[in-house]
Amino acid sequence: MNPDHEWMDQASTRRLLTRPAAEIARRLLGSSLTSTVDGIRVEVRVTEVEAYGGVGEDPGSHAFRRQTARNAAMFGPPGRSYVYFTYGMHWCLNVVTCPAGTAGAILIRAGEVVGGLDAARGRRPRARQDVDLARGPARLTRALGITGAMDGVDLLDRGSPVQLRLPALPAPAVAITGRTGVAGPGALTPWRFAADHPTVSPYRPASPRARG
DNA sequence: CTCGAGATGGCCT
DNA sequence: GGCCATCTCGAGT
Repeated sequence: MNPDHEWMDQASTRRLLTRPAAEIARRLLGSSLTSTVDGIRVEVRVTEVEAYGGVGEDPGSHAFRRQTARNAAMFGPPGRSYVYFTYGMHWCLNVVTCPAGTAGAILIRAGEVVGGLDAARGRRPRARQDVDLARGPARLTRALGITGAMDGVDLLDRGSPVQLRLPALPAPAVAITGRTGVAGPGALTPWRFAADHPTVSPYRPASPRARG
């Protein structure tokens, strides 16, 4: 997907993570996400992301109302992880954006496993094809072995169990739509960004709940 | 391909 | 008590 890669340095990455959400989200496509869990390394190339805003500005965001114990990482410095538990069984990974004290995050929705294939397959035995290993936010964390224990880690630190490197150049083709799991106000905000790649989930806008 | 429902538990009102 | 930033399987078109 991104031949002959050059990666952004850490200082430039931190600076970029304080830019407007749409710009960050677009630049995250093609990123390298690496986990080292139990000494096993798995690497994913990011193909799909969604942006989420801060207090009072994005009804679809966990931070919309105020800071709580769960969303605390969203209010921390940029470049950290925000990992949350949902539907009673799934973990999802975000990259924290915005300066500390201001909430913002980008949900990593999908990627292509480019390293540690055997480990990823072992963690995702139900996946029929390799493109399905990290196709979806909870599938991606499962393939990488990411859990709530990694909430709040610095993704730009070489010592972290989960690490992120942004591509020096933006991905070429990017589809921009409304966010997948978001209903109600904010559903139409064009904050989902996807590369042209088979690991990207088919876009399904959240449907309003059926009435009586 | 699409649709619907069950799993399963924490968070927030 | 209601609502999830989801995934999987089975059945239908």
